[in-house]
Amino acid sequence: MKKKITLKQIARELDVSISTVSKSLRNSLEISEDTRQKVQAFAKFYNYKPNNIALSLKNRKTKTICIIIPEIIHHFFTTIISGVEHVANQNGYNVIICLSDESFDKEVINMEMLANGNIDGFIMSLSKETQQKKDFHHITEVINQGMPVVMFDRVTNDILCDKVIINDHLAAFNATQFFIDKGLKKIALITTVDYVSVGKLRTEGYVNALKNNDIKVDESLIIRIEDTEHYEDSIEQLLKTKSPEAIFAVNELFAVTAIKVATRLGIKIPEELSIIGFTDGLISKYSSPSITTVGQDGIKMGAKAAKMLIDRLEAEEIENEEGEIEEHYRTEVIETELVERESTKS
Amino acid sequence: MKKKITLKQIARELDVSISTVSKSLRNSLEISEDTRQKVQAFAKFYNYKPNNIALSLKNRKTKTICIIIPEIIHHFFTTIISGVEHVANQNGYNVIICLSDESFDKEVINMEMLANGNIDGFIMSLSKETQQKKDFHHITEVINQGMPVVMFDRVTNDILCDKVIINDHLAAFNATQFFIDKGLKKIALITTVDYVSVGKLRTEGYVNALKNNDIKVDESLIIRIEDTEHYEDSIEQLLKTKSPEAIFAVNELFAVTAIKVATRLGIKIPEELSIIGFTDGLISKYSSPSITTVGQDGIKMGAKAAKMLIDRLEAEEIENEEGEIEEHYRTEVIETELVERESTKS
DNA sequence: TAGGTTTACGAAAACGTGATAGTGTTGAAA
DNA sequence: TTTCAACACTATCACGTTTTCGTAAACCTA
Repeated sequence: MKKKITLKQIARELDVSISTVSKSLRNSLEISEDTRQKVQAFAKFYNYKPNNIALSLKNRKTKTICIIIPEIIHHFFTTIISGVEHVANQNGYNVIICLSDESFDKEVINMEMLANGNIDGFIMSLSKETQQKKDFHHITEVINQGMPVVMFDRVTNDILCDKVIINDHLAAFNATQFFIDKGLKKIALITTVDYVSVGKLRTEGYVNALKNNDIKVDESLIIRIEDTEHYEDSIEQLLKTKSPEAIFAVNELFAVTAIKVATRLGIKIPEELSIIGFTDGLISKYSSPSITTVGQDGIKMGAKAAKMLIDRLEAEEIENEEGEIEEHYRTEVIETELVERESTKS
Repeated sequence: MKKKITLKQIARELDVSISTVSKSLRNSLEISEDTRQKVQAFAKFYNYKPNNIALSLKNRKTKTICIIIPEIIHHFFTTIISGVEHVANQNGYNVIICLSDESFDKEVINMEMLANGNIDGFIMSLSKETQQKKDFHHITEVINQGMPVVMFDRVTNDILCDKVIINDHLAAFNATQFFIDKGLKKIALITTVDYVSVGKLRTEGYVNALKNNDIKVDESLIIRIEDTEHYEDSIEQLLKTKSPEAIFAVNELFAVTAIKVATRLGIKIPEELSIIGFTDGLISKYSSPSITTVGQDGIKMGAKAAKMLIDRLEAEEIENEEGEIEEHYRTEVIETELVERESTKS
């Protein structure tokens, strides 16, 4: 067991000063060729690597960013992580992952904890509870301390910062319009309760598409699902009593559950019932029939978010010297596209 | 924008020394009630929180662990993360996530990077490439530096450290036996190439179960899939030419693909063909028909791995003082269970 | 040879914290 | 009055770096 070696140890061993060692290793011209070689050889032999913590303390930056997501058992969020991680690594940053478990408290604890020096910035998607409470003090506080935050997917207008979103409204509008273009009019919606920002927006898109085509919005065709609810029954009820021609589901799970229930009831997909989901995950792809879905490119979204954060971090260094900080926040919109599969007629 | 306040700033503001501030905040008896209150009030007002980086440097530990996984778009690994994260947080540890993308180089870079002070220990599952190369020098090196490593799932005997695994051999044996008990004899296997440790073990379990029941192992019933391969055709070929009664697939994707192909060929599941997969992920659950599968509890596994790592980290503190370090490594085996669903006859 | 310039290195500060070891003042006991 | 302890606080060091500044010695120039 040989512990990591430090500058001090090298200095003592070679009987020079710490500064000399440090300078030698960074190829400073102040040091003679001779000494430099000697030090470098010694350092290499003992596999010297500078201690990152000491560097972080000195430079006041950690080259680490934190991504806070509500849940990890969710294909969309894993693709986000993948995108973030890739861009971060390319730029020499590490990624700390925090799961809020949709809990406000955990979100707060995580942020307060890490804001004390551990990281340089946050990328986050709000937990359901936070969206419900509309309490964002922990985020404002972090931003006020001068730490950049980039929000994605589940964002809020109450916070000023960089954001990466998809146009949920438009995507839902287009999906609904897709049905209408195929001559389907009795279109059901399976959505979340309204405090989930994306659910709300998608619902609005659905409603507007109908209105735009002079189709009356029938509230009995809309199911709003609370989180923990067992929703199979509600869907069964809908299919039995209303026999819709099409279903737009605001996420993958709702869509695949609709398919399961419909199959059980002997309803033929897509002949008698067309289904479109949201988020292009593994379930949509491997379900039988596979599910037509609004694809939101999580990798691209995560990559974009990471890029925005890192850009701001690197920009800060320059601006700090000028004293004036540019506070112009941007909101990037990631394109969605309808991935057509077996659950809709072609 | 108010930056974080430091001990030094508080000291200057209140016209006392840094030591006094530090001691006041930690409720030292050396400081008079009066000063203590004053300092604490001031600190609270300015929301003082100690800088974690400075603490890490001083205490030579970061309260952060790193988990290296080959891929994150994989339900099993996300459950692992979930389990690790939970236990880590409970014990006041943060989790850094690194993705090796199945690449040896990325695994090495990540480890070398973080081993320089950023973290206290590793939890990892080997990348395919590392398993193929059998080059583990980066891991040995880290361990030699005195940093604990816990391996899970994809492990190797070439490294001495704590490990958490499932009994892949037994699980595969039992799954195969399950078919045999139902009277099925023509059992196909869809597996990976042999260098993937778990694939190899699962293959052995299958083979041994057959042998144990005096069923001849028919190599033409076994498909070994290379990573990037487009394997739908191989499966179709198998189903057409061999018409097996049952298929044991060593992962979820192979299983669901088998179902897709079989359905396309008009083969009835489970009447004409039974299928068992491995890993109880979302696909198995939401596939139609849903897939009977060997459930490996990732959350439990991750939690166990985290516990082992943290135990060792906390133990080190004590042992370090005694000078003698206990090097007795353990290997924990997590139980698997067969989750019966629609793809097998009951 | 006095004066100035390189050359090659070392000392010290700083990042923020906590622990250890002082230090000066007060009050009480001898 | 001396001495010693208690009190309340301060100084300093260490963690591992980098960087700024300082400074001897060697060399060069007039």
